[in-house]
Amino acid sequence: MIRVRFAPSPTGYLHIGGARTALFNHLFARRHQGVFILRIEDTDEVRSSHESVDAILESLAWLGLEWDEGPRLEPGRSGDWQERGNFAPYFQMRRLERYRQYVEQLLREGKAYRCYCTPEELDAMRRRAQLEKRPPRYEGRCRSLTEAQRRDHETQGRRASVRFRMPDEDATAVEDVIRGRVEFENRLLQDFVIQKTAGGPTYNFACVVDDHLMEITHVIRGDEHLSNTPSQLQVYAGLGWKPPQFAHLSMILGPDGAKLSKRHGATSVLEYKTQGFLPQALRNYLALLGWATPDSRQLFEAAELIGKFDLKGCQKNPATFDPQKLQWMNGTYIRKLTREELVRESAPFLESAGLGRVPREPLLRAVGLEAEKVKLLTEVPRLVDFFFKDAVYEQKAVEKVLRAPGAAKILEDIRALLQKTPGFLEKDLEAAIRGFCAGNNLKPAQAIHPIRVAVSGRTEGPSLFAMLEVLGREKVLERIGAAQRLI
RNA sequence: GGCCCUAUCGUCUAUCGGCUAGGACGCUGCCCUUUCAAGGCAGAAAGAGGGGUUCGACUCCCCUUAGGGCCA
Repeated sequence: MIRVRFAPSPTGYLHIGGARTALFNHLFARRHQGVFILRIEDTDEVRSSHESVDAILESLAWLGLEWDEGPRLEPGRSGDWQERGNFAPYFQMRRLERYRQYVEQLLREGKAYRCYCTPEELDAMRRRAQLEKRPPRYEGRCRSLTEAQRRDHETQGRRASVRFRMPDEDATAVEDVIRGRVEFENRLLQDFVIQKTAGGPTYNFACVVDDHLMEITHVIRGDEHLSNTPSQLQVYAGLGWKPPQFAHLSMILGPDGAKLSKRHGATSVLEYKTQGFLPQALRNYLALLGWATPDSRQLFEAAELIGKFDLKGCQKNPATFDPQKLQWMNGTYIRKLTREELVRESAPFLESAGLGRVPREPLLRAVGLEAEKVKLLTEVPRLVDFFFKDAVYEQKAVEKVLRAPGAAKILEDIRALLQKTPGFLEKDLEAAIRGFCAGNNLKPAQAIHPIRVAVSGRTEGPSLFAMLEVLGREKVLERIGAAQRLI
């Protein structure tokens, strides 16, 4: 049984890179009918926050990355996830006993030791090492303290951290599914802290304990953790545990080649939501950052993605995030929606644009007419607003189209014509207007352009005749009148 | 500074020693068309550099260069 986890630190929103890692884990689990676990690594009490936890959960929910397992909730402690019929995530801060237990084991077996060096002392050592051009690693001052020395430190009231005793010789090899075998010399690994003086575990330790206890089979995570892996492997060995398989995903970079960060624009998943992206589009795009099929296909339905996802298709080199391609992809997903779905997805944006209470049927039709143009849901209100609000006449449209020679006369005739057309359906209108043009020796465009500007205020828009039908006779006549007054 | 990773069009990528180097975004042109789109067709655009290995290297090895990561 395949078991994977996504293990974010709640020190900020869920960013694009984290979302991609979560997605790959989720896809891998679904592909192999495995289990996907969410583990919140909140042992850094200073930087962790509840707001971050909420943002991460909301982001995962939006992306449809639900997890399959979690701790039993204590009675009375209900979270949102419970109401959603989901599991709670695991929180490392609620598992401190377990880490302590294994620190004790390592201490007992002499595979770890207490270190009484103060931050100031460590700092001084580091500076000295740098001055002497030695690698700034822990020198092992407390590696072999005698019992007497220990007691001495204790009576002085010094608090100890616990360090893992690294072997000095040989090398540790990481067998990475994506990168192959990567070797690290043990003498360059340092005796890293596994338990802080305050008693909490460090990242590299808690991670190992949890991955083991949660029976994780594949650790799929960002490239930045590759260098931590040999230290973690030593902990597995020290505790007598079999390590999982590792797969390190390449990083996601900004357009300038540096690690993707805030200065490159939106990096928070939720920002993409508010910018009008569809979660399925973001998922599809993210899947293609660092992964591809042999035929380089671009668009995948959710189920297809699960069926095709494969760690072997993962890229070793970092990928640059391309907002333009994401937008294109969002457009293709928007065009796949029915107009009902598009209206539903755009509802929050329509609402904040003051179009929350317009009649449903005309809204559906207006949105349907504009759908092919939409790349972001945020554009929907702007594209349909003139159907429901008074037209705002663009200055250049007035000058170039309404005030064009002959336009005034055409509008006058058209207004008279539209007053008495028997029906006001697209096909009637098209027949009437084209007939008018033919009868007056006009090219259809000569009439169509001024009418478009007159009824919508702009030069761009959907098919004119469909647009007129949706607007209805009353509004059309009224607006042509308004436009005439501008000429 | 030490260690590690990476290197194909501007970007995402295909290629697992035979390549006229394929696809997608973006860009340009044409077609369709009442505008804007969408769609269709066409085009420009790539193997970082240097050594090897091989009948043959984008593909394998080494070095250099560049970018990135981790440790502080």
